[in-house]
Amino acid sequence: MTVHGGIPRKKRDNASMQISARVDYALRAMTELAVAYDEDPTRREKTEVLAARQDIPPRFLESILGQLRKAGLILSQRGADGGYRLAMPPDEITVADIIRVLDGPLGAVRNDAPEAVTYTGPAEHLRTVWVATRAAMRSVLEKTTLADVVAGRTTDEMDDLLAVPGAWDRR
Amino acid sequence: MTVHGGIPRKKRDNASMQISARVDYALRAMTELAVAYDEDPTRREKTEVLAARQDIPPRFLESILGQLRKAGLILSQRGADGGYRLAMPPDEITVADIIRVLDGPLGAVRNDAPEAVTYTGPAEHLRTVWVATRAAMRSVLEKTTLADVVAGRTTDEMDDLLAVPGAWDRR
DNA sequence: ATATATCCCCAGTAAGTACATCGGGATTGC
DNA sequence: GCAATCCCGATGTACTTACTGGGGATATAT
Repeated sequence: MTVHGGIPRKKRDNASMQISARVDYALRAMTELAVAYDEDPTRREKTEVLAARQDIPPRFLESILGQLRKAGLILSQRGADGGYRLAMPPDEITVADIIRVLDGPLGAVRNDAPEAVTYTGPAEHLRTVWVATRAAMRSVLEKTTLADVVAGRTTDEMDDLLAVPGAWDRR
Repeated sequence: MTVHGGIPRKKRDNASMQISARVDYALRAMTELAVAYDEDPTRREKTEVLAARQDIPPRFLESILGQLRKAGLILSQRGADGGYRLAMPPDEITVADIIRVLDGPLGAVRNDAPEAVTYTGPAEHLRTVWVATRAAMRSVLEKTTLADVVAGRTTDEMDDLLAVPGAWDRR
């Protein structure tokens, strides 16, 4: 029997707005590429190096980088001294862009777009709630670029949200 | 061979902020109970009736209502002429309350609370992004009550979000 | 007391998803 | 040619989702 996983995976505690491992890994690798881009826009980083720096399973990261490349967010070079680099400056790539490449569109209700589901009777206005929730997420994720993340910059809107009492507490 | 599903389920198009069938069904049933409560706070509705009105698989709804009851959001009565009713007025139950009963806390990164994950190097500030995103969702879901949903009322904050160009478009 | 209606609990199941891993092929640089 | 690196599709395992099912507990009506 081949032992595949190694450490048994933690049991999932469901939640709406689930950030998957794929997205998390992608963002982390992209911040590394953003730093490299700032030093020299032509510099390339290898999968192996990115994986080591951010502690990501290398083969898994490889397939994630492939998706980002197909989506046009990064460029690749094969062969000795190959690697990846951003396809555009870090201030032109938003967190939402990256999420959408890996997990598809932000926000879904029973696997459909919120504005597409139809509700009947007193449930009718649920649709508005979902659309507003999606808009709220977008107001953060579409306004934050890779450049903002590496610099630790926040928008005024984010500052307001983070200043709400309990914003940093689990609930 | 027992045919279990009937209609084959649609293939999932991944997304962050996934509203599950459980949550969707729960909300729909709760809006029905909210209307009943407004007419007469002691009135009870049966699973079968709720299921029929909102087109929800009855046995599945039964287990959802069980969770809502254990969480204290609704009250039940067994026997002939039994059924469910809200445990409190509709303006004291928020959409977030209901989501949390069924899907756990809003927002998770790789199955952990956003504020709990630690990032290294240039990825450090990702945590702030996730916390702000969660706060943004809360600003809608914790402020919208069942009473608001059945009345079709929106907060000023929601109006602003919904007024953003493209808010109703898929992206 | 009995019949009937309803909730209650726990087990099971088919399909799909998440998170990887593997083997080998295609490019590039020396 | 040879080594390094990306590229691509297949495979694997554990887990989750969205249900279904059987039978027990409780309430009401007669």
